[in-house]
Amino acid sequence: MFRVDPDSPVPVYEQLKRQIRLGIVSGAFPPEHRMASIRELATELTVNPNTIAKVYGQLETEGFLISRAGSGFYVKDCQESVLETRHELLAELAAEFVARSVELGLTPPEIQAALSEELGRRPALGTDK
Amino acid sequence: MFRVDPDSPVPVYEQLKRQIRLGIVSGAFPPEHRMASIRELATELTVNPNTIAKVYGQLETEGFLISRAGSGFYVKDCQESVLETRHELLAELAAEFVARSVELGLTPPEIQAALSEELGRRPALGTDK
DNA sequence: ACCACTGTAATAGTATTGTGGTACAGTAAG
DNA sequence: CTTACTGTACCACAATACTATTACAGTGGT
Repeated sequence: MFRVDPDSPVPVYEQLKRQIRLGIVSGAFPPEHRMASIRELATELTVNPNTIAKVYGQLETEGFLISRAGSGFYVKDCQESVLETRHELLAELAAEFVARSVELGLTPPEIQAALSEELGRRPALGTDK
Repeated sequence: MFRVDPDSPVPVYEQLKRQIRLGIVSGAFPPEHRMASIRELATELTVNPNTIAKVYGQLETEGFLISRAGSGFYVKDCQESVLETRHELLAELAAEFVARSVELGLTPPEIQAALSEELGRRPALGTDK
């Protein structure tokens, strides 16, 4: 189902978190879908249960999952909250991007241009689903 | 001259690197300007000479400084190379920004909008110098 | 009530990273 | 050639981040 590389410089929990998040927003995991249990997924990926718990916990904080004790983790159906959280995260990413670009002495038009170029470089998203 | 906070979560060498880079691109340190020596700056900021050496070394790799052994570090005058390096760094920042936004399930128009909003939020840059 | 499953919490080991201390080598001026 | 500066390289210590181990507590079906 998922793939993680223990030798990557980016930590395992981060790799997995991104994949799951992508699966949720792409619709692969619909609302109310029950995720694999912590131990199941830990066994499958050959990682520690604690690592999976960390991933699920953070995704719950971000509003993508909800924990039902004794039962499992489920994809959150309250899309309003998810949308709100996503835009908060987006604003943070944008702020950091701008801040670091400005530190390099780059101007707003240059920053806009770089973003447009990067977006144009990518294939269509959400049209192939 | 510079200010660093040892208790910040962002490492000292990173704080200092950003400040120096900003000083160079803003024109506060013109080309051929001789930077303070490693030991001078280390004493002034009460940090280890090794930390300053790390900063200067990385800024040299990025094309902002040049090392003249036995003499000191100087602001690089070859602005072409600096411009090129800056745009490479900008492209990397943009790529990471887009990648992480896409992982959140956000669409190109939303990403563009977030950037515009963030840029609009900032006061004029380079006009107050 | 029991039992097999679920998530949770506390703890410890390991690797990476940031920083400090010290000694080495090269340059420039007297 | 000596001297006082410059950057460079190597090693050690401390803090942090990541992951693993273990034990605990709550649910749900039988």
